[in-house]
Amino acid sequence: MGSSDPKLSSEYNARTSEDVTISSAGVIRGIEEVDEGNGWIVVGGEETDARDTISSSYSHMVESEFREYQALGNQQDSMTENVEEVGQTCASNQSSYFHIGPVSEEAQNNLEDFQHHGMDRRSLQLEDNHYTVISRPTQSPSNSGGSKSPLDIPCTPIKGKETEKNQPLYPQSRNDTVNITKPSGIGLHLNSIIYVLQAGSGAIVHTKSAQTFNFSIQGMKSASTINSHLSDASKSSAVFSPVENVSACTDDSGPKIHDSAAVNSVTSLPSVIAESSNGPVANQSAQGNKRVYTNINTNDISEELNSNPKKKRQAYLKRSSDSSDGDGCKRCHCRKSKCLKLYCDCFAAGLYCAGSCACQGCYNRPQYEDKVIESRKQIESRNPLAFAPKIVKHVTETPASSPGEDETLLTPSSARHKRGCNCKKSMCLKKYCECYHKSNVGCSDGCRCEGCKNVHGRKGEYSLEKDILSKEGTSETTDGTNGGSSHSELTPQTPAVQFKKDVREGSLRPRRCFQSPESGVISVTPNAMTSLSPINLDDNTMISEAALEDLDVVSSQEELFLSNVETPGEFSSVRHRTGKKGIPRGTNHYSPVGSLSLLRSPGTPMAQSSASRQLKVIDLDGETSNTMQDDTPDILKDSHAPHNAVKSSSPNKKRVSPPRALRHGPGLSLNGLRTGRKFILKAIPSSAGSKRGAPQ
DNA sequence: GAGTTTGAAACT
DNA sequence: CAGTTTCAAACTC
Repeated sequence: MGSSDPKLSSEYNARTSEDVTISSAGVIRGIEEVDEGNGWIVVGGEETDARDTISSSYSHMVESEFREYQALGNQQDSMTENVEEVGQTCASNQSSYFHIGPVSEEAQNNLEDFQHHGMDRRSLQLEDNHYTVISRPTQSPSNSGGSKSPLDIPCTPIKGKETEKNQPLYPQSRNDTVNITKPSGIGLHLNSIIYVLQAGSGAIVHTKSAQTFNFSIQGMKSASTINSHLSDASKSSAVFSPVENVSACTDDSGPKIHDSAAVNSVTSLPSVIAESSNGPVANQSAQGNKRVYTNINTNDISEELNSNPKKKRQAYLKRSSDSSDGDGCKRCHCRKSKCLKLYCDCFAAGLYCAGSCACQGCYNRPQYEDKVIESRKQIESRNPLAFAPKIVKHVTETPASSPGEDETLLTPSSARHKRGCNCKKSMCLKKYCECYHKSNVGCSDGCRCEGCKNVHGRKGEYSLEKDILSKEGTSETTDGTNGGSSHSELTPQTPAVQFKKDVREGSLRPRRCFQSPESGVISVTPNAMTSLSPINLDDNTMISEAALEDLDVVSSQEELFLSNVETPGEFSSVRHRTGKKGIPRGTNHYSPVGSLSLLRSPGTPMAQSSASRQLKVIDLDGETSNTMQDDTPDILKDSHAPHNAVKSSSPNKKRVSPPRALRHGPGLSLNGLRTGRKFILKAIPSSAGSKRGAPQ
């Protein structure tokens, strides 16, 4: 079974309409996992258990389940677990949570019949294998349950607004194809795909609505290259590369980049729905859409737990052994915060809560989008970087090493928590520690921990390391080419877990790599964008200035990424600033992707309180272009230097993207950056030193 | 299983 | 901005 047998994996069919939407503009929607090994694609991302239940039997089982599901009625709550899962799959969303399995012979026949009834047929190509995704117009609620198609799943639409919003973002044309590099072995989580897309092609993943994942592949001119690179580099990467229509999503009739809410909101939506659902089951029940999970969070359960401490405890114990799902998604158990505070891991990670969460009274749901936005807005008003990646990571690798790269090449010792921990009693040895266990990084000078024994690196050691790196990097910085470059990477906390997991499981390489303008391979996680800042595109000076104002110095690649991502009218790359700190105001830091906000931040309190340092903007042509103040914390500066393009293992050197290309604004091609001069922001410690202040 | 500890986040 | 409270997770018994 699975694509290990090409015959078996030759063709897949989707179980329902709207399983996967692949527009001519290269938009893929709904794919959660692609499992070459088992030969299935999970659309929308049911969790592992459901996958286990469903994936192996493919169409036959799907069909039988469907029949049974139909027989039972999709509004019943007492279905068998398998059926429930299928029901969840259906009820949760019209557009996601569908599984695609290899077509059985019987199903294939039915499929052919079904196609004669007006179904679209789309193609997903997993390299040499060909997968067929069946798609047809969105079902209406009235007919969703009565279809006679074996592939038809009774999907109850989400009510009202949600229903409307779940409509496909993109026109669905026929015969659109998308190449999906075959992942190896274990399925690839959506998050991983998202990252690849985002990093590799400037793709934006955003939530159109409650349960819709949209892959908007932009800047596709580079996508094929990226894909190729990734594919070659690692067979475990999943990269979408449209065979045709590689144009960016600029077609008026085509993809709309943003969720309207995201566009209209200062605060972005969660970037990923950890697991879609229709929200509190109480609502779903009323609609006959109740999703049943073994550990589902419901209002009912919440109330019960609230009133019954024992059950509450049991829930906790249950979660203790199940604190994250198989995909690395957080499973929160919030009781009072309604999952709208940073206490909530899901919320903090820019995720909607999942059905696997055990939260109570959860509002971190797509249908409570407004609340989510409002809450995020509020939190960001306190701390603009609240949703920024917490981990700043140095990754040592060479472009050539990419193919065989695995997680071991990551250097946790050089990754640091952006704000640091504040452990007093745990000595950074327990999971309380933000650095040690929650982020698996060492402590740094930014930490205020006491008695640090972080095995990944103790507080105080990092600065020494930086010094060493700085010296080593000095001679390397100006040549712009090197084989031993390291890359900076911003890693969001939660997604990072997933990412590592993917890597560990061979489904994804440790980072998203794509062609560097300077011939290197760069590594940028999509969430790097979170703390990346739109660059003033007007002149070099402003770029440098902007970079200096950022907590995270933007690499050229990152800027390229931004430039690819950004589309005029979507979110401005130009800030309006008020105040000395350059605090973003107005509507400039929009993001369609939750935490992937292009928010320019004035910096964390740590940054703000840090001692000023002078930076020299060094033109690699040999000139020192500018000198200015920098109040960026060392740790942040260090880790964001793109070490490949301009080899700079020195923590004090910052690459500023070639302004020439940037001057051309959004949509510039890769080529636009190739000839750009390289600028280095060289940190010159002030006489007062660079001791940071407390981040909080 | 219940209670305690911990530290981040939120609040004042 | 510092101190306090709240919160959820981690931990212990």
